[in-house]
Amino acid sequence: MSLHVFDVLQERGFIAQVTDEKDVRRLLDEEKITFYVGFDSTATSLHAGSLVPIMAMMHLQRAGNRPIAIVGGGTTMVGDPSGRDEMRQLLTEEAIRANGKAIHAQLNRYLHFDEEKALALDNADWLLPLGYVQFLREIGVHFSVNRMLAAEAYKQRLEKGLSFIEFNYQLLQAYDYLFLYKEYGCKLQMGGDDQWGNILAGVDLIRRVSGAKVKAMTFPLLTTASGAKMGKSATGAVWLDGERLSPYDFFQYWINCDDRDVPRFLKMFTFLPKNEIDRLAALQGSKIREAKRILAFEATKVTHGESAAQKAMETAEAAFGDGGTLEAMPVTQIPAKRLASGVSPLDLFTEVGLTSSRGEAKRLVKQGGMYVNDKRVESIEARLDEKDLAENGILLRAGKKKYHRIVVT
RNA sequence: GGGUAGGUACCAAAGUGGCCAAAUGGGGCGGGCUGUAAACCCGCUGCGGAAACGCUUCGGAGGUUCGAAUCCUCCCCUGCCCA
Repeated sequence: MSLHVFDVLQERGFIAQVTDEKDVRRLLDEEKITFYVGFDSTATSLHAGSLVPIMAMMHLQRAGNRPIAIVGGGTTMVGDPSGRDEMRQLLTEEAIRANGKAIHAQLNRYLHFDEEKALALDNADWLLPLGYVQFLREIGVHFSVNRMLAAEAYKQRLEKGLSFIEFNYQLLQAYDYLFLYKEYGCKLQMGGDDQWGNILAGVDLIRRVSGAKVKAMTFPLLTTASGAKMGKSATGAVWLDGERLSPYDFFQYWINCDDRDVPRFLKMFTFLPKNEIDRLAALQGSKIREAKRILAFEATKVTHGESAAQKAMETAEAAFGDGGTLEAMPVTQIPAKRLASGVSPLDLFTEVGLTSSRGEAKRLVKQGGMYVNDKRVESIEARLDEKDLAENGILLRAGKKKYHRIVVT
């Protein structure tokens, strides 16, 4: 007898707010529902923060429900002011479309879209053709400006400025929900807790237009124990796209997380059973590394697949343990003749992305953080040549944790 | 449309003719300690250069000046008050 999905979500910390817990629970008991989550089309890849809704969607789909993954081709045109203290930069329509496509492709790794077990839609399809006046008459009438202004989401923006385009965002998102309710019988919308206001606007709209009582649920907005926004790392965003962030680096992100985040992350970003998580969460001191290794492996497995996760783990162990394979480490090839004439490590580190400029590379050397084949580079005038070519190529390291391998062709 | 306060580096925020590549804080990076953790300590943090030094940057475009983030003109953007 398996646990109720709702309990699973709750127990794993996915639920911040729900319209009515009993109600939602009952709905999930009575039928296999269609629910939706919207994703912004602001980049070509989602990042670790989006894993929260994704994992929740996976749990629900596994329980037989049908997810709709909306990509915000229409809403991104407008820009959501919620939780931002200034206006987003507006992207071009083509860029937004392309981002949406990339995101859908990415979601395909997590959700089963075959046989319409999940739907991938772009709200540009129904939002863009809307006629302004008609929209105002049909949808706009149902919105009270007074109420919108009173909403928490706008408070901050009311002080710093809010343009009309952004003020409309909520109407569009509400309309999405209405549209999906009518077209697909969608009865639950989920999203980050900062979306609560927008989501409820949809719930209200549907009630006013059709009398139906649909549901809403939000996920907590994760911040790491050190206060940073989830999904950011040293080198930037923790992309889910292996091209933008290698599985190895993705793995490292989890391994390097704060101790205090481990139990929470295990619950949300892995499918490990509760009792296993409890065991790992109980570990103390340096034993926590064990929990982190499992967290990193499982999380990487979900996003990049088991074999990539395995490789990432082996690479990590090789890099931080003693010797071994270095396969999954990022690799760059350089022609042999370049090496023959001598290469400055400054250039190499920068080309490979370990440092962002020669200046930064120099700084790294001066501060003793640049290593080639595990030997500290002492001088910014050092050159590399064939003699530095080891069995596995040339191993570059910046600081303690960032590696890159050079192979010669 | 009128009045007024502003737009400075990743963010916040000083600077109001040379000593400014630009204080300070946050963030980030490196080193130390450690457990690839936290906390803490030290250092670094525009680009090029071994260095000297050069180059690009303070909303945008012009101008004044030996010299401008700082002064002037025009423009763009934002807040607040009034309409």
